[in-house]
Order: sequence, then C-alpha cells, then structure tokens
Amino acid sequence: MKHNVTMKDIAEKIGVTSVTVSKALNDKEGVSDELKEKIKQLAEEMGYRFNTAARSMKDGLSFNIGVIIPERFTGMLQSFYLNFYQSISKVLEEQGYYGILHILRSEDEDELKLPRIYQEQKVDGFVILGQIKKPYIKKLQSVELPTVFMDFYDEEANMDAVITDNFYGAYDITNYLIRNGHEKIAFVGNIYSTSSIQDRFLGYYKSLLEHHIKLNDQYILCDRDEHGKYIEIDLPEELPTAFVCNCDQVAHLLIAKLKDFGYRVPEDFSVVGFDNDIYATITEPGLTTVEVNIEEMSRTAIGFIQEKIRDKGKKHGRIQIKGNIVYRDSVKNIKKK
Amino acid sequence: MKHNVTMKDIAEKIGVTSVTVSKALNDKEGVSDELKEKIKQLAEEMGYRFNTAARSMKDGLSFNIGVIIPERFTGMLQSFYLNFYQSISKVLEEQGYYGILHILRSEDEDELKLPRIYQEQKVDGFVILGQIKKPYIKKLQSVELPTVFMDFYDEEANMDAVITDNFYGAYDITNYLIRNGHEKIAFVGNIYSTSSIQDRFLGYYKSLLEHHIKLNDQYILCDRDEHGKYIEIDLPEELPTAFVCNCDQVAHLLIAKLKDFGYRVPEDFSVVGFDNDIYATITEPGLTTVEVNIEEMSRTAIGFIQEKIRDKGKKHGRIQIKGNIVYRDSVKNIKKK
DNA sequence: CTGAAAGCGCTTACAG
DNA sequence: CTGAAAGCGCTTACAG
Repeated sequence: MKHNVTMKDIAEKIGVTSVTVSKALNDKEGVSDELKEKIKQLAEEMGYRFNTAARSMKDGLSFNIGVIIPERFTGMLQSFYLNFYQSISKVLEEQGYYGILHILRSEDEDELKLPRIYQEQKVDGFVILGQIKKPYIKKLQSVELPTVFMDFYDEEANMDAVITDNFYGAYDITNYLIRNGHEKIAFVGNIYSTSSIQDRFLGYYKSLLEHHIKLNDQYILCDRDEHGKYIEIDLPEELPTAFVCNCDQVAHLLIAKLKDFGYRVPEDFSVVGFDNDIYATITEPGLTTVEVNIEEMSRTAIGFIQEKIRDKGKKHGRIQIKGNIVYRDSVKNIKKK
Repeated sequence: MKHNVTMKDIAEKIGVTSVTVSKALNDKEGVSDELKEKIKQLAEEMGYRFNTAARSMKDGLSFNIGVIIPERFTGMLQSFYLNFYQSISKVLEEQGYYGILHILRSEDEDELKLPRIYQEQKVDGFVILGQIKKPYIKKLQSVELPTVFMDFYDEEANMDAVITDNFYGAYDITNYLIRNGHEKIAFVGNIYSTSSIQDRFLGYYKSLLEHHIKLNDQYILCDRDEHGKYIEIDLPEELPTAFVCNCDQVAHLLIAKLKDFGYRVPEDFSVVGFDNDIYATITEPGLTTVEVNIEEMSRTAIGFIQEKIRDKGKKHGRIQIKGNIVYRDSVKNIKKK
C-alpha cells in the first residue's frame, strides 16, 4: 500500500506548503477562498484522511474517554450498563470523541490497579458506570484525569456524578399506585444496601406520607444480602395489594414467586419496578416501571467531562436526571367505583 | 497541573538523554543493566506514563480497532453483539490494542458512509459484527484497512470471516433430540433468509438423513419475513414432538405460543435453540441450546486482524468456530423403555 | 554502552 | 494571503 496521503502531499501537488493546506482544511483565516476551495477538493480526490495522532501529539489530548464498568455489572443477563456504554459512545462520537470500554476486574479494583488506558495516556478522562469501592474512587481521584461517575454517588467522596432521580422516580410511581386505589403497598429492597435503593425507598415513603398512609414495617421486604446477592423474598403475613420493587429484576423475581403461589399479576397483586431494563419487557405481564433516561444522562456526563478537560478545576457535584414512568400491564386499578 | 512527565524529564534528572531512557524502558539492547534499572525506578517514582500518540505518529498505527455493529442488531433486547464487543474489547486490551465501538446507522449503511473513525485514522482495522448489506461490504473492501467479519459470511464477497459452526451445531443438537427418542422433529426458521439459518437447517437435515428420517415439508416452519421481521409461526396439522429453532429468541416465542395453546414444555414438546443468548436463560424452562463460543471467536478474529495489519495482503477466508451444547430443561426423553 | 540527528504529520506564532 | 521555523514525544539508524 502506498503511504497515506498527508497535507504535505496535497500541498506539493498545488505548489503551496502544508501550513496553507492545514489552514484551508480547518477553515482558518489566511487563505484565499479560491485556494481553500481548490485544496478541499483536491484533498477529497486524493482521499486525504486527517491524522488524529498528530493532533494528539500537539495538544496532548487523545480525544478518547475511558468508560469503566466493574465486571460484576457485566454478563449476558446484565446488559444495562453496556447499553449505557453504547449511548455514551454515540454521544462522544458526535463530539469527535471516542469511548474506550474497560471492564474493571474485581482483583484490579481491590489492588487499586489503574487500567492500561491510563498508563498509556490513551484517554483524556474517565466515565465510571455504577458503584465502585471507595478505595478505588480515591485512587481515581488521586490521579489528575477528569472523572465523572454515573448511576452512583457517594457522599464522602466529593465526586462529580450523574445519577437518576431515584427519589422522585419512586415517589411518582408510588403516587401512581395510590391513584389506582392501592393503600397497602410494600417496598421490596434492602434499604441498607445501596444509596440508590435508599433513595427509592425514601421516595416511596414520601408518597405514603403525603397520602397519610402509615409506613408498615412488615411491608419493607428485603431482597438481597449485604453482598448484593439476591435472597428469597419473605412475603408478610398480611399481604399488600401492591409492591414497589427497587428494580425491574427484583420485580421479575417477585412476580415469578407470586405466580408459584398461584397468584396472578395484576389481577391479584400490582407490581411496579424501576430502571426499564430488559426485565421490564420480558416479564409477563410487562412491567410498569420508571425509565432511567440513559441518553440524557450520557449527554450530561459527557458535557461535564468536556468542561473538566478544558478546565481542570471544574466541579459539578451531583446532578439528578429525572426518568419517566413507562406504563405497561402490571398495575390494576382497584378503586371502588 | 504540571505537564505530563516525559522521557526527557527522566533523562535530565539522571543526566542522560531521552534515547537511553527510551531504550531502557523498552528493554532494548545498549543500556547497562544498572542504568536500565535506575531509569525504570525513576520513571515509576516520577509517575511516567507512556505517550501512545508519539508512537502512533512514528509508525502510523493507532493501536485501535473499530468494532462496527449495524444498529438494527442493537437495543435493550438485543445485547448479544454488545456482549461480543465486550469480549473483543477484552482480548484487544490484552494485546495492547483497544476497541472503539461504532454503531452503524442504517442511513449510513445505505449511503455507504464510512464512520468517522475511518476518516480520522482512528483505527488500524475493522471488525464487523453481524450481517451488513453487500454494497457496504464492497465499500469496506475498497478501503485499504484490514477488515474481519464476525458471525456473518457472504460467499461472493471474498471476505475474511469468523463464524460459528452453524452446520455442525445444528447437526449435534438434532442428534441429541434423536438420541432422546424424537423422530418427528420440526425446524423453525426462514431457510431463505440468512446464510446462518440455512446452514443450521442443513445441519438439522444432515442429522435426519443419517438417521433415515424423512424430511417432512410440513415440518419446516417459517419464523420471519424477508425483512427479518418475526411473523406468527404456523404450527402444522400433525404436530411434531420436538422443535429445532434457528435461534433462542424464536424458541422463546415458540414456547410462549405453545403455552398459550395450553401445552407444556418439555412434557408435551421438546424445544431447542441456538446461540445461548439471554433468551435461553429467561425462557421457562431454560433452553437446551448451542452455545456460540464468543471468546474463541473473538480471539480468532483479533488474531486475523493483527496478522493483516502486519501483512496487508494476508487472506484468511472463512473459519468456523465450534460451539458446545448447553443442556437445560427443554428436552424430554421420550424413548420407550 | 551512549547520544546527535532526523523524522512521524500536524499546528502555532511569527515574519514577510 | 502565504510560508519558514519550531515543537509535540518518541524511536530508528547510525556514529562514536
């Protein structure tokens, strides 16, 4: 293969210098319109492709962003963050940036080992998807690269984070159940487990408070142990009429359990979820749930990263992106006529 | 932030030149072991990070591979290729390469528009996941970049492709049904639709032939129209005892349909799939299916790409990677004792 | 064993 | 409006 065509090649053909070609192709001042047009056309004809590496050398920027997902959020059944990555990747490409995926292995997370993309200056910043361990957060922050966290926030760590509005999402969907006549409403989730679940619980609680429905301890159903592993859900003696699940997957598990007992959803029990991930659609019936606004979150996070690349000191703090309720068939209106 | 530390910085601290530092850090000849050690240690202390951009300039390689997925294979319910991408990305990282994901929009595919990663010399090669339209294949081949196709092959196009062994996969799993006493076995799939489905059908047919079971036209059930859109599956008058579905998703749909009719799987009908994707696990009962060996396929494809980067003329042709049967609960042994 | 020189492709700041 | 010079950080080929 003949070598790639460079600005110099174009310049020589016309009898100017690469400086002029550079100006022309970048629409900079200082080239006559006529010449500029001629250069652009010739570049097209010669199949000129811009060499990003040269630009990277010049301004020390790679125009890549590392997207890090802890491996435990990964796998055939957990494509949620991969979909997130896809959205981020799309937004980045619109901006002339590119996303490089790095799956963070648990060992590396424990040993505070930074990914190769850091060691090789492959990226100008990091987007972290999902919860990672505190020491690793500190490690990332000790490094000068702009970092934005998504779908995870930790109070202590003074980090820039784009999260979904867990509180108001759960609040809205609980309100919806109440509007449909439900009063005995359970919350399914380990409220000591993650900050997201806590916020979702509190949104649920706020809705109850506003409607003067007393919070019933029996109606807080644990779904996972302290390691995040799902456990059997214990149904209370006196059953509620509706369940607010902290995520779609748990709603899926709960519905399977209810069906095993011979109950039907939504005829016997209404169930709602959170996330609008794959579990919301594969469950029978389809789940009414709170949709996480992946695209808006991606845009916001990428915006933050870019500002931080321009201005290293920039702090954004935590921002919450509101999701919308997606209505499917898992809720029954039990209001008396 | 102070500027990134460079080889020159290290060199000056010790009183040598960047040439020596380069040799030392790359374990090249021509530096005393003592000095080499000293340099490496100092590099560590100073937090030196290699600048990939400089290397890229030198040898005109980006050390990125573009991974292209047509958007129609994308979405919340179709994470299969995203999982593939993840595997590719992991393999690449082991090799000091990085994968940049590009979702190919249908308009761009029709208009033969190459992705920005090509225009900007961001990548040294392409991996294409899944079927793309012929003109776009031609377009990709007209460009000098090494390209390997995965999970798709087209006879005419003289391309390098890593595909799953559809023929023997279907053959094996049909044999398995026959060993379990089944003789009336239907194939579910549009056999005029894609090359993969055709091969799977032929593998099924080979198994029948070997067992002297006559192919019954009534037992070839169409699952999708010519655009690949799933259609209602028409069950034959005389029902088979088992179904070989061309993919897990269709097996999932078929089982739902059988259940609607009041049948049970596997008690009344045995059903097997292909792919071992998410549908194999979410279906009730879990599907016995042929697992596509994603990791092995990724390694092979990346190996091909790297050889092609080294040697532009290199041709590999089509290679098939054998999958394994994953046994779950969708097949019943109906052999008379 | 160590280093001076040149070069990868582009851009910036300055001179004409 | 156009270009000569210098530089981004590294490596290669050669000289000492």
